[in-house]
Amino acid sequence: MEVHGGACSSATPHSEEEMELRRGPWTLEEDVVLMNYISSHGEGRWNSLARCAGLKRTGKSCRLRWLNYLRPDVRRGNITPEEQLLILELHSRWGNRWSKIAQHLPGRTDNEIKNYWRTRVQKHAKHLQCDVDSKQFKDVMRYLWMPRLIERIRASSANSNATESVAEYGNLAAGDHTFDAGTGWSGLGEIVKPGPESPATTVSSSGAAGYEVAEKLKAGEAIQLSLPAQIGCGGGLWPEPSLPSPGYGYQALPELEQYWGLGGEISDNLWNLEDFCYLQQ
DNA sequence: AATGTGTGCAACCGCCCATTT
DNA sequence: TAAATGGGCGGTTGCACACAT
Repeated sequence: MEVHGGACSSATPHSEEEMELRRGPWTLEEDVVLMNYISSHGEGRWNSLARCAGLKRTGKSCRLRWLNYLRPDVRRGNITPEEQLLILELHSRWGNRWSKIAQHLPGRTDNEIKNYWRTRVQKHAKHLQCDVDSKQFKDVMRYLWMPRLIERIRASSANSNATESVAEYGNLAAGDHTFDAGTGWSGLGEIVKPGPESPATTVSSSGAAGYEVAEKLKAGEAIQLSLPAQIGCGGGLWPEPSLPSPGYGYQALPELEQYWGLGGEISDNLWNLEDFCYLQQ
């Protein structure tokens, strides 16, 4: 969408130097002005938009306010387990490419995802005394956190006697959706198994959980979630009916630590693993 | 009740790249 | 072709609120 028409001359009567620009939190009045202006003129050309709308804000500020807050399709509220799973998966592929990740979570902004990562994910890394970029923490995410999320998704689906959330995630991951066709969910269809540098390549990997697991959940299949081949207990079906809650991930932990060459410092801090799975309240 | 501390998130900053003049 | 401008991005900051002491 672009700014239409030429109602506002580019020859502004006030330069930014002489016009005192507002900063800080937006007021309700400013929000209304911005929304009204965009609804009738469209978005884009943010600097001139700010001038023409009579907002004493920078174009950047207007753009940010619109994209992150006022846009009608902005989705607010807690990040769902399905979204958490996607964020973990996509971040493992792309790193801090927040806007790229956000393209696959309709209604979520890059800012929101970035905030989620910094406040929640990095907090857990800190509790586990890992660096968020360390192999240890990435393995915790891949082999413990993501399976737990899948478990939660599955459980909530079963509890509600409806497959809606899982089906939604399955559709989302498989590209079977109706969101933005250009940049929406369908991109996830490109998800591939991890490369040869990953120890998980020797077996089915939850590194591709976002796609493979959703497909299997959708089909009601048991999930083949395997650990690195170096870890003895890899290759089992998950969740195994005989395993007590919380399931597979915890069982694998000592072997993961051995694999990492650690001596229990991770498990000593796993008291808060439950918190990995934030559920909507 | 007052104060301190931690947390979440909206907003800003600075850099970079693409487009326009 | 160079300079100016617009816009996108990741990183950072600061405020408001909740909770603890």
